[in-house]
Parts: sequence; structure tokens; C-alpha cells
Amino acid sequence: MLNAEQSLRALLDEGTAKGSLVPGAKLPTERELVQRLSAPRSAIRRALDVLEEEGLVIRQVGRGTFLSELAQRRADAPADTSPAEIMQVRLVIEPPVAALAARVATQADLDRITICLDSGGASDEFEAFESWDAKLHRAIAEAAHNGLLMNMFDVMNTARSLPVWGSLKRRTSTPERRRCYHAEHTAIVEALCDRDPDGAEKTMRTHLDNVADNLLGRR
Amino acid sequence: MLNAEQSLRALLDEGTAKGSLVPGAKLPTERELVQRLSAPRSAIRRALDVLEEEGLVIRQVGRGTFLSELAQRRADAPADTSPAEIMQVRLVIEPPVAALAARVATQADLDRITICLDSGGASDEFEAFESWDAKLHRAIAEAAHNGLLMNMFDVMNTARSLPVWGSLKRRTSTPERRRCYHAEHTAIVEALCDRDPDGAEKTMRTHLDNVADNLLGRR
DNA sequence: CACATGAACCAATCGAGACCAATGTAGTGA
DNA sequence: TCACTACATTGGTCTCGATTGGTTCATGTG
Repeated sequence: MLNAEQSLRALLDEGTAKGSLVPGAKLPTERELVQRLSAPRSAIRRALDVLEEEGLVIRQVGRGTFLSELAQRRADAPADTSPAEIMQVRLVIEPPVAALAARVATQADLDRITICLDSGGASDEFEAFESWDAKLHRAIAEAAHNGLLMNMFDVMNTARSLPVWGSLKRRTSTPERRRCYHAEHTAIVEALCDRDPDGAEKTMRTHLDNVADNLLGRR
Repeated sequence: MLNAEQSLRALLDEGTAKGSLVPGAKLPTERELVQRLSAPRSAIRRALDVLEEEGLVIRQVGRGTFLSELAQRRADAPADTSPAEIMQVRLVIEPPVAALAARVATQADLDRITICLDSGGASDEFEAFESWDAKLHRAIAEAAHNGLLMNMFDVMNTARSLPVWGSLKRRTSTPERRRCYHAEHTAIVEALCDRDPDGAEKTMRTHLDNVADNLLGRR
């Protein structure tokens, strides 16, 4: 369950990305947002307070709430860890980590990984699939049995929880692509279960290349 | 018959495994747990006290009890990051980063790197050489121009500043080995200046293998 | 007596709605 | 056409009741 602020940010990201929300554009009224996000007005107002504090929106009594100039700049210059950066890091880290995991994973690790794989395969909806996808990649990293590595992996994943990342994935995700990802996941997990480091590294790299292509457009 | 704390832990484990309890998620109110676990509220509160003491949950009057960020990573013990772990991570990360840097480094990056290399070559003493060594590796990572990567690199380096690491290096460092390292550094920087990704990756891997051998004994 | 139990109470927070003041808009009349 | 009025809309504020973690205390229970 998302809180009001996250929902609101997602809404704004979507609007700016779609181009319907240019600087100065009028946002829905608070009472309208209450219905759209089915959240109490107090929560909506708290979320807007934060956005106003950040300078993203401007509020005027009797007129409404409007996007500021900053909002646009932030949208097309997400300097703060862009999805491209994240995918670059994932491509650097995850393939060798998968190879390492293939060497040192325990049966319990493989069981956990398989559970994530199967649950992801059984998930039709975006949110559920994304959740299991993240869990699967994390479980593979855990199987490498290196605490420092997990620490760094989590640093990467906190960046991955930024709103821009979520809306980007939501925009580019389709049932067909999810099926494709699941097939790739299956290949990775098979390589892990076969204790095949090279195979694990290669299939992971192929998968992430595919994800990067889908997320960022053909490079 | 289980006591309240055990039941509560079982409940949380189930929730985290099922994926419904992510960090920050709100868990049932104390009065609800009283019914669910059919235990007196005092016992529930005592169990929650322990969980709060462990940093697994956060309680707020009027709001509720929430899972903390730590809740997820309590499974894999914090692991006091051994030098072996650090070298494993460096071997995973630094070679591909060097390859990336070879592609995207600017001349200014290469200049900074060269300064570090030369200063290290001119350092006879352990402390100075170590300092320039660390600066060189960081400068190479900086040349990859990826903020998130630098973030993770710094996570790695904070682990590297642990006392055990320092004393290990001091014990195993000799003038001869430092000369050897400097030769390897030179090879890496040459590959970077030649814009040779494969060469940079290979020389970096060779170097780190050598460092790992010296630090940890022949593997 | 020592400890657990259950109930009542406290303080912080939240949610729903009423109300206020600023603003915008439609209608009216000269 | 233009000034004026009445009404609707909108962000800001306030209050009241419900919820929730924290605390106290009488009552069992061994």
C-alpha cells in the first residue's frame, strides 16, 4: 500500500513525462485528489506541503495548486542517479555476482531463489511481478554470501526506489515483456542450480541488457 | 504452547517471506495482536519491546508500529566484513569499472589519475604509498562518471578503513611489493590512456588478484 | 509476597467535516 | 460597455471523535 505522498509523486511524474503537465499547469484540486487517490485530505495536504517545501508546486488560496518551473527541470534532468546510471551499475555488478553465487550458493539459497522465480512467474500484475523480480535479484546476491556485497546491493536498490524509476518501469512494462523476463530469470536460475558460473554470468548479462533496452530504449 | 514473542516473530517472518511486509510497513495494532495471538496485551508489549530494542520495529504513539529498514537484512548477519570479503567485492567491481572508465574518461580524469600514479611511484614509505594507492583507485572509479557507482565505491572503502584491513596491509607490505604494485598501476593507467577497455579490465584484474594473493596468502 | 492479567485512562495522531478568506465567474442594470 | 453584486470554487484552519502506543492500578494467581 502506497501512502499519499508516493501516489502523488507518481501522478506528477506520469504527468510531466506524458507532457500534459508543463510548468505553470494547474494540478487537480485537493478535494479532487482526495477522490483520485482515495486518501484523506489531511494526507493529501501533508504531501503537498512537502512538494511545496521542495519548491515543486505553488499553492494559492482560491486559485489552486500549480507546477513550478523547477518541476520541469527536475523531470528532464534527473541528475540524481538516473535510471541509465542504475542500469549501468547493475550491468557491472550483477553478472559477476551471479557467477559467484553459482559457485557458493547453498541448497537453501537455491530454494529461496526458486520460490521468488516461481512466485514471479505466477504474478500477472505489474506490482506483484516487480516485487518478486526485486526479491529474486536480491536473493541471488544473497547467495553470494558476502555481507559487504549485500550492503552495496542495498545502496543500489535504494536508488532504485526513487519515483522516477517506478514510473519508468510502470510505463514500459507489458505482460509480454514480463513473460520474457520470467523466461530469462528461469535461464539464470537454471544456470545457478547447475553450478555453472559462466552460464549464470552470461544469462544475467543478457537479461539486464534486455531490461536496459526496454527501460531506456535501444541504446 | 508458544509464548507471545515467539508467535509474534513467526508472524513477522511469515509476513516478510510472503512479501506483504516490506520495510516501513505498518503491522497490526497491539489490540489486534491481542486477538490474533490470543495473548495478553502486556505480553504483546513485552515482545514488541524486545523487537524495538533489536531495532526491528519502530513504535509511534497515535500512529502504530512499523517495520524498520533493518528488518529485511537481519537475516544475513551484519558480517564484520573480512578482508577476504572486501577483496572479493573489489575483484567483482573494479575491473569492469576500469573498462567503463577507459571508455568515458575525460582528459582531466586521466590527468588526475596520472598524478596519483606518479605520486605513488615517488612514495617510498608505506603510509604515503597506501594513501596514493587508494586515491588512484578512487580516481579511476570517478572517471566512470557514475554517481551511484561512486556511492557504492565509498561504501566499499568505508569497510576498507577498518582496523583489521590496515594492520593486514602493514604486515604484508614490502618495498618490493610496492614496486610491483606500481608497475601494475602503470599498466592499468596506460590502458586507460589508450582507451583500451579490455586491457584496463584485464590489468586491473591481474593487479587485484596479486593484491589478494599478497594479503590473504596464496588462494 | 511477587508477578501476571485485564481494564481504565492518558497523550499523540489521524480522519472527516464544517467553516473561513481569497479568488474566479456569471448575471444584472444603467 | 462597464461597474457591481451574488454565488461557486479553492486553499487554509479549526474542531470533534476515533484510533493507537504508553501508563497506572486493582485483581487474581502461584
